[in-house]
Amino acid sequence: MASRFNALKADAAWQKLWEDRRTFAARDDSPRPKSYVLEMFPYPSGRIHMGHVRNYTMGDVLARFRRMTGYEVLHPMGWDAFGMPAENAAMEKGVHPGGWTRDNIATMKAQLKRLGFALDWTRELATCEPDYYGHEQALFLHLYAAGLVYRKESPVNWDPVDMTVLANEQVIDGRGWRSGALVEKRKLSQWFLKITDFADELLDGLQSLDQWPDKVKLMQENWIGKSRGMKIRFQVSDGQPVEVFSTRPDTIFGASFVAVAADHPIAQAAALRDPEAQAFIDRCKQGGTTAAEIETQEKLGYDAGATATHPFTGLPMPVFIANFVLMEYGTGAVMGVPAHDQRDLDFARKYQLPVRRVVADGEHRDPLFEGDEAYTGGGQLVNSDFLDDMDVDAAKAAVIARGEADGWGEGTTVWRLRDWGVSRQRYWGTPIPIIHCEDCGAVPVSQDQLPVVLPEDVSFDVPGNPLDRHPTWKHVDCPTCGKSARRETDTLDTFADSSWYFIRFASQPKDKPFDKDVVAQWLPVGQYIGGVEHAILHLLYARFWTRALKRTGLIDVAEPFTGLFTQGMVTHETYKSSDGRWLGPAEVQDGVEIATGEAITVGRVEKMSKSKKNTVDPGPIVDQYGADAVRWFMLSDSPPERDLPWSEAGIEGSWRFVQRLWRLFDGLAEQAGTEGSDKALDRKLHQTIAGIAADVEALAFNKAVAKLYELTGMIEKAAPSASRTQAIRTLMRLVAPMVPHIAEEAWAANGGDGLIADAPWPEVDAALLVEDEVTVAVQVNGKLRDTLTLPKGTAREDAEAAALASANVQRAMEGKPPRKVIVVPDRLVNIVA
RNA sequence: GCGGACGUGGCGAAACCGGUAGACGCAGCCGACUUAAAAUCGGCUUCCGAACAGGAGUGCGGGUUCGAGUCCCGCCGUCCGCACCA
Repeated sequence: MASRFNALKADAAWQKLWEDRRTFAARDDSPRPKSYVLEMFPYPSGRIHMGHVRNYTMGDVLARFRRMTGYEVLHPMGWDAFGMPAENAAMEKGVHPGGWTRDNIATMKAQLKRLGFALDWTRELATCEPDYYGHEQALFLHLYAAGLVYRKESPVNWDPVDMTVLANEQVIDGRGWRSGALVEKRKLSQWFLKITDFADELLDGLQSLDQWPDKVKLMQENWIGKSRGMKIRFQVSDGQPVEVFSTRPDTIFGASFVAVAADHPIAQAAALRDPEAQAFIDRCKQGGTTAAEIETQEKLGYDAGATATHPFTGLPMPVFIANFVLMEYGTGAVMGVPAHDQRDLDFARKYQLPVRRVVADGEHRDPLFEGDEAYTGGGQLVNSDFLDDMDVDAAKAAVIARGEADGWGEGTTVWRLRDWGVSRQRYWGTPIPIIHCEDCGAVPVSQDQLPVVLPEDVSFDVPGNPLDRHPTWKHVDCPTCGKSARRETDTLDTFADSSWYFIRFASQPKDKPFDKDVVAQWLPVGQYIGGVEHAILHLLYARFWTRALKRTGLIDVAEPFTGLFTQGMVTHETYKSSDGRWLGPAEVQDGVEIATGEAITVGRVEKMSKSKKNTVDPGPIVDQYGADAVRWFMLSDSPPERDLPWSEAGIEGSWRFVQRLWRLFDGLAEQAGTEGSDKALDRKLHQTIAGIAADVEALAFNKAVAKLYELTGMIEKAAPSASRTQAIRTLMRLVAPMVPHIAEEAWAANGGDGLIADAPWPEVDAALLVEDEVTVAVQVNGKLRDTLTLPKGTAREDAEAAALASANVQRAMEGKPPRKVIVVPDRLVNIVA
């Protein structure tokens, strides 16, 4: 009688053995072809959550599968260990960010090991340690030397209570998310990385990424936001010319006003002489920036009291200060062409400005433009002097040519992408390796002084950046002139840390960030897996950083991630008590709140979150069901790119399947020596081998799982035979990437050679992939009436004859003669009567 | 507003190039084993229908085709991203 699979015992034993033998350590000098499988490394927030488990299980299956198919696999793990939560913990609990972070790493590492992931822990890294961020400082200085880093005054969100800069995401309704204080716009000197120098290549490079989701590529494309157009300078009645940016220079004869942003010099000048203009500007700045506010906000303008001169007609146009023009985009000024831009039309109707048609819409050619809907389509130019009868593109070119010849404008490209501001007034981050000297300015720390180590003796009892308050740390001598100087106390945005960690995984010498030749062996990452929330920032920064290192000669790869996969979230039902409190799964049983005995309401299935209390901690689940059952659940049912609803019933089902496998594996010895073959089972086995391989390569784990269920069911029902024995032995290897512990246990118990983790993927007998009999559907007028079992390759006439002979078919045809018969060989016969 | 994705049983889903819709799992129902329960095993499980008669059915309405979940046109809905981008 088969025993039960003791997951707890087996998990521990195999995990220890893999670790002792360094089974999953990647060898740089291996002769095998190399494969780099990477999941986005976690922030050490405290404990592993289900999202991590899902993410790392997917990567693990692929990594283990690649090993079995003959690759030397690099599958590393590390910690994105700098960031604000550590400082928040320091302020709330009085612990040191470093201690808090390192404790979390220890906890989470143990949790990851408990899941049996095939990770190369010899390459583990944490971005908060000097042996990582010191090399990052070296790379920063390398980019600085290459002219890709600069310093500039820039407006930031300043929280006056916490005395720190906040990221845009941390400003909620104009207030700091922690302090609740009204956030101020302050100008601070900030360090920037010149990502805009790479805008064109980052955009073009997307085209080569054919193993990335289109969605992510599109998001990056929109973020980079390339628009081609023209800068046009209009003479202004009193003062400097105003330069506008337009994507539609062809419509210039329809321009009837110029609008500038509230921060524009023209607006500022108007404010000096006109208090009402100042009042209007103040009103503009009050406006919120949330989606709803922008949606409802009225387009407002204030006549700046100046006029701009049209370059062709010489006619004057009013200049408005307008609340819808952004100083940050283009030139901070636009020309208004109401007939062919909706926003301009709204504005013109409101302030009774001329609206002149200059592009024919197919029906109308006259200058008079009626209605409140702008015509933004293409067509022939009209009412436009020398542009008349040209199409839009030709007219654009013509205006640009004239502007360039006459010196009042030029064709140009404007990007939405801004340079990357990397300064953070924070303690827990990579110190920016710069020294400020009164005489020499900003001076890079010399290479032999790296790393610039974060001091550990800091306090968090006062708001603000502890580095700035530290008694000694920032006082240093200028590396150039030796006079006393001041360290930069800002730290780097943590996105810098995650922009190159995948390179450091591939190669980690002590004396430099990485070795170019070793990196070349592993990069680019073949398959990168993580959440969509990183579709823009992290993935764009990592692409930029890689390209910057390539341009400056440190590496040879341009794109860091060949394949990208964005997995869905783990979700769970939500529960609310009768009085409207969120309840956790443990507080609920059979539709009733355990504590009160009152009925609960079951809400939507949502992303696991602490606020809705619908999280499930993987820790106790793994202890209860074993790592294999949890891994199996993570791969089952939902396609990996979609959300996966966690359920108690689901994990029970996975556990039952693990036990089913064990009954087959454990019973194998009893049938040793059984003779005879089972052709149908052989066929199913080989179809499954081929099918799983294809599914795993495509990351279609849910389909692979379904095929394994089918094969398992068929083996269970099959009579003992040599085929069945062979199928069970092969099944061990087929499930090994997904449920590695039980696979190792079964492999060892049945005399397998070495570790199953090192065993080769079973070979497919191609001859067994084809069936010799097929089921052919028989339709009459497109409706299914019968199915026939025919030898594969049956001739059309024979299939047709067999179909016509069917009693069901004859009944359906009601004695009518067949008018036409369509035969799709080995699939169907359709009789049109 | 712009851009994108997706709508299939009670639920998660599958269906490769237009060819038997609902594989596989969950939940449910019936049965076997058991003193009993659990575990396990067998069967059923899209809807209407007594039916292994027949009919309907992949968000809705049209179309192309011998044949449409799949292709085309028009709607409706859900989710995601961006957002006063000139």
